[in-house]
Amino acid sequence: MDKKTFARFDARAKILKALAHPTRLFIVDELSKGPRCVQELTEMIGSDISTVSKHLSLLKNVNVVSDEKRGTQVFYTLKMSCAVNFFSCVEDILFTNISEQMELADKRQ
Amino acid sequence: MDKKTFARFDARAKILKALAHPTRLFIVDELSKGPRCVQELTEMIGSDISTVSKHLSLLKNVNVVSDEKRGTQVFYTLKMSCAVNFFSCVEDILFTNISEQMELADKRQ
DNA sequence: TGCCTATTTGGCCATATAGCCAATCAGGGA
DNA sequence: TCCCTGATTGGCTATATGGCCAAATAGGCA
Repeated sequence: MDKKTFARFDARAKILKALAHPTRLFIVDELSKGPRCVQELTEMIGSDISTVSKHLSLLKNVNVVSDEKRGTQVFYTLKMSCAVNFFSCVEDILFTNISEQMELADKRQ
Repeated sequence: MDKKTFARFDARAKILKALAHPTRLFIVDELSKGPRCVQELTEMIGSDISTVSKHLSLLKNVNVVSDEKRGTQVFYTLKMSCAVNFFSCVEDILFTNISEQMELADKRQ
């Protein structure tokens, strides 16, 4: 794989890596309904606000979300409008995974 | 976030995590053209065959690829037929990233 | 200014990941 | 059977990541 090819796939990988975490996927899902501030998200997620803030800055670094200050609060907005199609693909795979597990379970019976 | 919700996003995250690596994205791209054996992929990638094998088993574990033995060789096939749409979404984000970098570069001049 | 709330950053630790080498396993042919 | 090639697995190290706590930063208001 030459340098240029690697760079191309590495750029893609960086975005997927940023998305590849349950909390961050939850954030993306929640932001698909509208902008949310850090505190709102923190309450929903249930971990430390510093942890949530770091997840958000990670998403921001790869342009999946943008932030906007309103007073003392920071609101995050989803910039990845294609999220829905994106995840329907992942869901397809999940569905086959689950189907196979069920087949295995059937065989064991 | 309750247990069930977490499980749902965690399942998605596992798939994205499996994809979130330049070498594995290269493999997915290559397999979208047709089945390839481990050696073929290893030559293209240029790292140790053991490394490539591990990447492949990772993809296999989340049902993105399947394997089939033909003699001494193992051929891998892409099971994720939606890959093309999937990545067009990532490409969109990449495009905005690059555009912003260019704007910044313009400002510096 | 000084305090309060919201958020980010730094530091730390536990865990996960990537990659290489060496060893093992598997199939095919002499 | 023995060797050869192809592939996987185990072991190891270096590095990256996630999470918490504590500290720093920033805006709003008395």
